[in-house]
Amino acid sequence: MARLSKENKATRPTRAPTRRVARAADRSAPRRRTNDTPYHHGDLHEALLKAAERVLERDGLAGLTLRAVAREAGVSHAAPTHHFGDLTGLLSELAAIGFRQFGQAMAAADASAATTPEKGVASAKAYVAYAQAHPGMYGLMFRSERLDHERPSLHEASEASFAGLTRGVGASRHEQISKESLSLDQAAAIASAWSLVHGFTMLLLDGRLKTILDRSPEGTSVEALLTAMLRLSAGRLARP
Amino acid sequence: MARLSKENKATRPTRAPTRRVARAADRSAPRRRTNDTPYHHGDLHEALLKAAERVLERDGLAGLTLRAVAREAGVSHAAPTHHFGDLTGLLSELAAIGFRQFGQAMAAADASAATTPEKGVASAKAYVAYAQAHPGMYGLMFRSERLDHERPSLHEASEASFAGLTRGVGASRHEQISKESLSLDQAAAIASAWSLVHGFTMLLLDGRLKTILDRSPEGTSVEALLTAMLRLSAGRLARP
DNA sequence: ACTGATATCTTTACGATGTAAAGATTATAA
DNA sequence: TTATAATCTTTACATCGTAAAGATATCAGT
Repeated sequence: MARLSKENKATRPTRAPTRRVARAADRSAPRRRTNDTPYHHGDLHEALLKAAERVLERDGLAGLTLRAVAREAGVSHAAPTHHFGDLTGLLSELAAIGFRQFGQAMAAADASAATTPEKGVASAKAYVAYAQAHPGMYGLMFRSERLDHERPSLHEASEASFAGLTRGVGASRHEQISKESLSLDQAAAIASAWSLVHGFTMLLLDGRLKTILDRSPEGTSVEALLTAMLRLSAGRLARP
Repeated sequence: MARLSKENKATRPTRAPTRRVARAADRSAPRRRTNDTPYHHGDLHEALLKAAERVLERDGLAGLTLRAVAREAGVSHAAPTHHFGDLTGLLSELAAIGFRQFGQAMAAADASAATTPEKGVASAKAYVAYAQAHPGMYGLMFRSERLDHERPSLHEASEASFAGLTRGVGASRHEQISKESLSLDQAAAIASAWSLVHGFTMLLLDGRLKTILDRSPEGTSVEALLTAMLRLSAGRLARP
């Protein structure tokens, strides 16, 4: 296992000015710059986001640190700062990407279903499926405390996926839902659909549904439980 | 035991001096031990948990660190280790306390309601109200990634609050729900109730319901939205 | 083409955190 | 009374986020 180079902890007393030269060993593992690794990366912004996604799905939210991402991308630990400002910046941009993927997955499910009620079920299943396929990303999007939802890219992406949800609920109710104002009934239908599927997903990712699945009939899968749940609440979205 | 070879860094043999200058480590709380602050605390275990709850509700999940809790309790930063092993230990014990408070709040609401359908609504409102009153605690219980759910105290407390939920759903369906096995319908009803109220709570605490509330009729409160939602799903828990 | 400005990336530094280990002090039991 | 265990403090260190200064490449204006 590659030893991660310990990161220099010099003592405070007045150090000799500059003259750094060679420094004896200087055996630091992390990316010694050579001629084939240019000083300027080219598109580090993009590379860092890709690296971050790899780290996230490999090591989870807890492993997603600025320094780990820099290591994964093969640059110095401070390089990300220049592109994202701080950790919140990087996480927010990555979450925005997640929301876009997420919104596309839901839209695709909606498009592939034939009838209106089927669209709702398909979207809900796509919602849960995305979270199961990208648990790290979903956790980042909905669990992380270090996101800046005011950031334009993130705000826009999450608003877009929310708009998709709103449209879906509107279709289920056979009515046009305005972007500006909602009736209490409409608001409740939207909140209900979102809460149900988001709550289910969070409980699932946290392993808390195991308690229920273990007591369910032999061989009941997550999908089966979700399907049964959606059937139970089938009438919930339809207009009275 | 003499202090022979106190630090044996097998990792980097070349580094000679190490220069220890006292470094004024952790002087943020210069708490000097005097005669009125005895070496042994008395019941530090309890005091640390109380301190932790204060820190949590004051500074949020991010501020809830081992060292912050030690500072709040007026002991050295390493004192908690002896009582809880590590951060996960402390957080898990605190979360267990939260689950007990939570379960009691729900039980009280259930008891104070007259009719069966009212009990369900009252419990759901108590659920959300607890989270609103103790957002830090709810976040710790359901959002923290550093809990050990296998810990007996936490496992027991969270199972107990889950059992309360199961009982409530059973009452709504006018049937006895076994601890051992559930029908698919029962499982779906439980998962549905929990998902709905948990999802609503998470979205609320994350500020994501604002988007909906802002578009709702003038003056729609969180409570009103929740009530409308519960009304919408009123038939969901009742047996077909 | 040259040159200064600017953007990009690296080094160095520092305070904060979790945790391990060893020392200090008090309680407890034999 | 004394040995042992329990409790708490000190010291040490790797890791993290972030700031600041240095190094290097790109670019605009002349």
